[in-house]
Amino acid sequence: MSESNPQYQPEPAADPEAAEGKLGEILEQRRRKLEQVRQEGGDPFVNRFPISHRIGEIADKYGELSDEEYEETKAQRFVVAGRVMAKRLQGKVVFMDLRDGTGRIQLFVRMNELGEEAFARVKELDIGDIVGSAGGVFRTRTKELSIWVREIQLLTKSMYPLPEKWHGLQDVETRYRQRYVDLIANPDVMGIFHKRSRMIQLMRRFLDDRGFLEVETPMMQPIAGGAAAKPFTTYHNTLDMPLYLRVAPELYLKRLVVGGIDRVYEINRNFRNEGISTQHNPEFTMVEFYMAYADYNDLMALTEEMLTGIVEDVAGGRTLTYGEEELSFETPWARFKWHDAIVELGECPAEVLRDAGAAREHALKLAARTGYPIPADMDHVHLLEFLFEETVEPKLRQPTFIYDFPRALSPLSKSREDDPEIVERFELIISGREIANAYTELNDPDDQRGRFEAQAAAREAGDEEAHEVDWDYLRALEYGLPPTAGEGIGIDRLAMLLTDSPSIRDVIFFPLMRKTQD
RNA sequence: GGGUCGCUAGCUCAAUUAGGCAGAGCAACGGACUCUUAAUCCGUAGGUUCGGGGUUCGAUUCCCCGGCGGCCUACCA
Repeated sequence: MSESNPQYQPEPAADPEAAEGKLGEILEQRRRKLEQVRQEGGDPFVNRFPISHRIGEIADKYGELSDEEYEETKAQRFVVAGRVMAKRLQGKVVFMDLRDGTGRIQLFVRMNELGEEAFARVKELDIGDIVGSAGGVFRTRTKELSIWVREIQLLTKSMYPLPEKWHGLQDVETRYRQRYVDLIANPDVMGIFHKRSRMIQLMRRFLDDRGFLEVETPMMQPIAGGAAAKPFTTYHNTLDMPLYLRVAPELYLKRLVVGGIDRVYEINRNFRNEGISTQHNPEFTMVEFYMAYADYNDLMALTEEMLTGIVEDVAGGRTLTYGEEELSFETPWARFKWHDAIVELGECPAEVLRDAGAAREHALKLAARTGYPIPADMDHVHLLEFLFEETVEPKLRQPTFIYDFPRALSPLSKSREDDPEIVERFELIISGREIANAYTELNDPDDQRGRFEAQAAAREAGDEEAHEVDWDYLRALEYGLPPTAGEGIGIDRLAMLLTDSPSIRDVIFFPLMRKTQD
């Protein structure tokens, strides 16, 4: 543990001296039991306990047997281990619920089976203790699948009381700060993270099956490129060099495409030094993939295929319930050109597209309602962007592709062949949120240099989120980036939709929290 | 960052309307019980009411300052 921050004093672990009242009393009792185990020659923290089955396996393989078959399995030896979640004392019989990472099973412990001494030790076990047990598989009179316990042993003494069994752990702060308790006490939380892992597994499989190579690129970068965002800064002492935590892996992945890895992807964290909300965590997970000889139309089709597959697998159909909404992933998804959407969906007057003055007038009218300040020097494109975000985005509930963006909003995207002011880019919006962003990659080094220079000028003018010029990336483009399309999908936000979670913090094990001061 | 709401036993929640001895369930502890499953029954114990200050005879309750958190909002994905 670091001693560098005297203000930060984590609570001492299970120290009965430090805790008062009921908690201190419970901690003392647990300490006493631990000492008693040692005095009887036992080990309250054993090193190894070889199991024969995980608990879920027993339910799968032996859950549906006939009475005759249970006569056999009751005589056999199954060895399981897990955490005691409930204890029901019944005189000379004890029932306990044992849970491991795969499921829950009941232990049926009889004094006649174990003898008085061993049975007394079982009664001393606490809810929360990790135990190992051997015995037969059978069903009780009430037909509960159970282990007929012939041997039972404490493996790890739990020193802290668990939350209440029926309501679980409700306090959101404790749930985020002590996720391990949340996972023990709230089975639904376990389910959310299983779904998240499943979703990522399916993405990997989808991309692997299509010949994409999974890679890892730098998280610490001398230039933070690939997205418009404020980076975290850090420093390398030996090289005497400032570094940025990456805001996106984009420029490195495209360098790999130049190098010949013409289908490539990375699933990993990005870091953006911005606000925290139900939609934003400072570190978040993206899958970013690049496919040479494809354009943004190909990626729209690919995205539909990948996400419907995931939704079908994880949700069991093409429909998701998210809060009050029913989201249908039935293909094809709605598609609107960015400019058209402002008029057709946003119900802005058509002249805002052609006339900056009209756009300003309409933007000011909307801004008056929301109190958003429209700077006097805001140009036409950014006025339209404001109108889009204000009038269109909130209306897009069902999966929708918005495509053909203005070039000025897309410094790394390629222009359409028939219109240099429009780039081949799309965003996937679901439930009013941007889930994916993709484009045909700008591979003309001269064009890219021009865009970088425009960004550099914006940076000079004070835009902290504008790109720095990445000269090596320009050189890579000069070697030749084949025609390529690339896409990034926000994993956390997708996980929110798939698990019906209202906050991004519900799908991230350890969301960033302010440190506590005692 | 701004606004707003919240913080009571290890956990889940009462009591705050209008200031008057802070309660219950689970968990814990002692006892009964050889098929229970939110086991049941009898009994015991457990509180810096987030911290500090103020008003008051008296503050969990009212006021101020601070801490942490939720939600809304802003920057963004």
